[in-house]
Amino acid sequence: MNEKRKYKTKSHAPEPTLKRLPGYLYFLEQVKEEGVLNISAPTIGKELDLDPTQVVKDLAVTGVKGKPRVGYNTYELIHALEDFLGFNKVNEAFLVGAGNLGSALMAYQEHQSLGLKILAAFDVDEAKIGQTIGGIHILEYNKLFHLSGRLNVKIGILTTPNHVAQEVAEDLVNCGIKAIWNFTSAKINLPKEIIVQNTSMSSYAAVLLRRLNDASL
Amino acid sequence: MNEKRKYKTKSHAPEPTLKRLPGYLYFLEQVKEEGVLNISAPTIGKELDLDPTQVVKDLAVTGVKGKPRVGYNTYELIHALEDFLGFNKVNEAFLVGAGNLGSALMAYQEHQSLGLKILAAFDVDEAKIGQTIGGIHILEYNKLFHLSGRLNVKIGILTTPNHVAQEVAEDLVNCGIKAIWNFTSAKINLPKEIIVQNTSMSSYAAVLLRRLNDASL
DNA sequence: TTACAATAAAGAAAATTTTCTTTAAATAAT
DNA sequence: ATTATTTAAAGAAAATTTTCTTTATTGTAA
Repeated sequence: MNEKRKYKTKSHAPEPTLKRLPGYLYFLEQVKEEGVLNISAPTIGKELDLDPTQVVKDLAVTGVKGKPRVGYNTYELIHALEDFLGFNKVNEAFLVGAGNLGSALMAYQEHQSLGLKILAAFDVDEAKIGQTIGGIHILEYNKLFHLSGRLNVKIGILTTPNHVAQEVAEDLVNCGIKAIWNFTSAKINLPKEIIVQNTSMSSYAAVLLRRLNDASL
Repeated sequence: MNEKRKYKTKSHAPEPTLKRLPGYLYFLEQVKEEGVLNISAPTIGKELDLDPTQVVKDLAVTGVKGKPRVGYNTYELIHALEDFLGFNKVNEAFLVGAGNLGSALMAYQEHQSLGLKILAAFDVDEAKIGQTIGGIHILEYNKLFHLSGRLNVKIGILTTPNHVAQEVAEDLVNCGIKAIWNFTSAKINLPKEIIVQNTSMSSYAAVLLRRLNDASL
């Protein structure tokens, strides 16, 4: 593997920066459609409501160089971002828990733009097994162990009920999963080399509701 | 309005703290089930993998007081958190865009634990109008304007395609919406008094994929 | 009662992230 | 050519958040 990168990227980008990068990418894809060949950090900043220096620093992690008075090459920047984020390669994943949220993620087409490919979904519910959502088959949970032996899948999407999250997460790790995208409210404890990305709706609800409450005093 | 609060809460809690609060709440509800009447910050921190001082500072925003050598009263803390976050009252919301993600959010029962009540969903797709998902009716988009006149809904959940996000957001604001939970990738520009909570899946994917990439060097 | 240990609370320090400032490079206009 | 202006890049400062220290309080045990 060890493929050579086009640009000298930052080894460790700060998390706030990483979270902003997809926003740049989406915006840049839009302006590219409009035929914009070059774009400056101040222009991007104005559109996305970000400090121009922040934009420069954020984009610097990808290794692309901008030219004074011209800005960045739109095309180059898009590719550098996709490359840096890994959106332009196929990131295979398993999904466990085909409930409401799980089904939605399966049907959600935009995952493709993230290079995320859910190979299969697993559930223990007889009623769900055998169904296909968004072209993804729902298999019996036990098949996970068998299937993971043949496929080298690194990402597990966890959309189970909270009370089985820890157990399932451990199973996933035993199946060779290196990163878990955790949509449950449960805190899962795993060996520290396993990447756990918590994505709890309630965190967002908390910020939203609190800010709404703060505002109406 | 202006109801009296039980505890003297922090006027402005930092966002990272707000995002952690639901995690405490979920954990505390679990230990309460187990009959734990008091719990200390170090104990919570050990379970949730957080610095004990961090826990103390986070919980302090709710105004609850803990006792040395005893910790916090579980019951009191749960209620203070729910109260602070607004999870224990009914927060009415409209949802626009009953696609994959929108449907999932409608069916997603856990919103109830956040006190979030989606009164109605709106879409322009004839095929969807009239349907009911998770007990929520999908109405014709234009009905939004009519319905919002009678109901004093403050929260709008935006799950439309990206290219109509801005337009719909403006409509929502014109309908009296004060806070928008934006699940699209689009940056929406609204008057600054409107609260916009961006919740883009791709931000999380970015962090996850990048960390996975970093790890396998 | 008195000492001791655990822990919340308050404050200080450190680390991180964002914003500000300066410098240098590139283009356009004179 | 020369000058002026825009802008990326690098560095400094400010703000925010997290971690570390200290203090004071409470319960437990000698």
